[in-house]
Amino acid sequence: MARASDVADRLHSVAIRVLRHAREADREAGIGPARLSALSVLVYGGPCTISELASAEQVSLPTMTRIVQGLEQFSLARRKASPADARSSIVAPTAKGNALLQRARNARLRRIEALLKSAKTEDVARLGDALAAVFGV
Amino acid sequence: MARASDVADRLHSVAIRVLRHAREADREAGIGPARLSALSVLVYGGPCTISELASAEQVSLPTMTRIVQGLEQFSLARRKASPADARSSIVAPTAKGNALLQRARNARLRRIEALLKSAKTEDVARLGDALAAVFGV
DNA sequence: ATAGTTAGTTAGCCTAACTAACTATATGTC
DNA sequence: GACATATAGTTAGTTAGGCTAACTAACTAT
Repeated sequence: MARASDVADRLHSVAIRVLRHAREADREAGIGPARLSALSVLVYGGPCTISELASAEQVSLPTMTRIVQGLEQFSLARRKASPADARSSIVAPTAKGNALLQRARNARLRRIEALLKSAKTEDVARLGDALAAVFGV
Repeated sequence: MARASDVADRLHSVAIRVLRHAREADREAGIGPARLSALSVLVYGGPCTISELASAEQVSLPTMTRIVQGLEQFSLARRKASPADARSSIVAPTAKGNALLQRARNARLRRIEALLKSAKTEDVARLGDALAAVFGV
């Protein structure tokens, strides 16, 4: 029976391998990783403030200000005034931002799927079950 | 039976979650992510040239030149002339670099282990087995 | 010898992270 | 109502880390 520390180790190297492979697909997105990741929070989590974005992405407020400015520059997100608080603004993805994110995400998933191609189907299925059991995804 | 595309999706979000959590530990390392990652190649893969490092890390040659300069600055790695090729130099970790990397790696693994704490022991074990079966780790 | 390739560096540009210091708005207390 | 304080966000400046282009030095093949 594998110890938790062994599993942590395996999970660590697999996570590195998987994301490194997936990230290769991001080059075609025409947008940097920080912007892409923030956009994904907007698309899947819905519109939110700069502060909320910053804490979701674990970066400082000024950093998120710039990331959002970058997204606005390329019309991938827009801001509107918050009805509740004049200091805040609400950031939301545009249709273009939504589309870009979907494309980027699919490209990533195709990459990861390719990594699984060489493994036995039932091992992959077991991995899926185990991930669901442990992480609830 | 889970389809490969579902498993890819789960693997994607788990990998993001795991590495985001692990990365929090890196702040205490006192060294940036690119340097830390290059150092780990040196420690686990053994001494190698700038070019080999660059291709292992999937960055350009000039980028790796700078990363190695950073490592040298903090005495985490040293270079010596290649005996075979006067154009090349061999980069190797110092004792300090080795120690720093071990500490950083252990801190990461402890973080990931903490993520597994809330899951059932047998589910974690199954995850370990599945990772081994699919990725050979 | 010389033409071409390879290893690495330098220069210059961008993104993305930080802290410190600022503005503007909210809020709580007297 | 006025003042102190907290909060949301921006601006300024630094550093790390990514790129391409252009270069030098050294190796290789003809």
